[in-house]
Amino acid sequence: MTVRTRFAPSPTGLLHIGGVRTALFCWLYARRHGGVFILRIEDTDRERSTPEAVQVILDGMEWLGLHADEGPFYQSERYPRYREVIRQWLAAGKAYHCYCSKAELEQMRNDQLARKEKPRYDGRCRTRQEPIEGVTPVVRFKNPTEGAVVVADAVHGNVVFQNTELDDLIIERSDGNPTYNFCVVVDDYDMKITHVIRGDDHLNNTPRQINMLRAMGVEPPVYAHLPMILGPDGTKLSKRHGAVSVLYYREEGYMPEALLNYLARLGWSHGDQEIFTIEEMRELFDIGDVNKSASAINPDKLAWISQQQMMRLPPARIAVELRWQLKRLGVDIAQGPALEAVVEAQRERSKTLKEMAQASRFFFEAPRNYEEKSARKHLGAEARPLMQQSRTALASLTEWTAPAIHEAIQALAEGGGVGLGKVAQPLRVAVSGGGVSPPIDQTLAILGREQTLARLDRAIAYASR
RNA sequence: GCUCCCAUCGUCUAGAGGCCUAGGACACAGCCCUCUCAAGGCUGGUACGAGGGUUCGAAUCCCUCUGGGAGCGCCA
Repeated sequence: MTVRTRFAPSPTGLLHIGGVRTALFCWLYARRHGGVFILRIEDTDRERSTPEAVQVILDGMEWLGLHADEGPFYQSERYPRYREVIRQWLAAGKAYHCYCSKAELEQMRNDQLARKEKPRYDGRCRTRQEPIEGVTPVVRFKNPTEGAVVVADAVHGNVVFQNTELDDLIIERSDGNPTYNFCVVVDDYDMKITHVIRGDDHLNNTPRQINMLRAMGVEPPVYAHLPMILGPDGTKLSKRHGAVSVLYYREEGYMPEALLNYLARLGWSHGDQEIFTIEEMRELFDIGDVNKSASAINPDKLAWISQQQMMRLPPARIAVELRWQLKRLGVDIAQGPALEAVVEAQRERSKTLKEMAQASRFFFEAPRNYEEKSARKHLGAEARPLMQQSRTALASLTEWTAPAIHEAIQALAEGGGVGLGKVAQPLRVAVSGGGVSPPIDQTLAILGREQTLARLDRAIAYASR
């Protein structure tokens, strides 16, 4: 049987980290088993669902590379199908009209709470024969009143719920719209979902869904309820933490590969391995290796994984995102060096692409001014002679390559009886404006002779003030 | 309140009765390497929530407690 998983976000908020992790596991599981990954937009809440939120989901999934094999399907387009099922259930006595008023329901609830009971509908309309004049009823599902439902969960094992704990849930509102739990059941049934992988906040909904699935005449799929993801402080994810759009992570300079790698390691592990390529995850992921407890996001570790990923990914791949970042900074890269070369030079000293872009500006535009501390330390009058020697040596190099540049600088240092730093640091400040850059030979090689000499001249002038 | 879930370093985790005086990773500290910043290498500290069982033996199995979380909507 072909594995079929689905990611079913509701477009009422942002697609955040938690949603992405769920999507990732669904996608990974389908990929691992040669199955089908389906995207379904759960937009039955017409008040709160927005086209913008749908777009954020679509854009986010696209950026992450989590492509759906089927869909996106929209629940809002499936209303005729939901009505059909409700008609059938009504006719078959599996569902019934309920005429209870909100006040009546409220009263029932308060009474139960007062008796320290779990609030639930008592099924009083189950036996009603006549409609009530002037009241538009809702439709409720007739949940079994005895026995137990066993959720066979791939991460939690068997979880047992007594039917007496459940009640007859509303499946069609008085305005005629179907409700969430019901739509999920019809969709999972119609879409032949074999594995429902979702957050464990849905574990409590599962027995009702199983009961409805059985009313449709099928046995439930395999469930896998994933542990929650918490904020860095261990509390529920909120806007304060990472409950922002995934695209925020793009802005912050993370590669999709890094974010996915980090998220995969939240609740899942494969021995001691920390760094995974997408391909490795696809080969190694298994739902049985997912753990049960919630985990807190750790920004430091995300940053570390980001750097590790950048050190391994093909430069051309990284260049795509670096280009995007530089553009955001307003840097014109038309005249500068190849981005791949910049990536190779910067990758191991950047945690994010945002940092890399900042640190790489000087490759494309000459520094407007020198960082004060560095200038004071390395561009003083005493540095002038060596800078001038450097200029002469560099100008006369026959070939402009990192090894040749290195050799020239080394010779200068030895000739002057000083350390390499005495030669390199003034050069670094001259070309980059600050005291930090990739190795000086590599930096100058990438920058090119013309730019190097021009910037060096300016620095010599500065040191001569 | 009721039902359900969860519980190993600060954090992410390994661990499916003896291999555990509990391993790895992030972060932190020190050292090495070194033209800066990094990367890399080495070293160090810190954890099985508590109490009862079961067993020759428990981080691992059972029970209770404690702590955290979720659900209980004409929200999803």
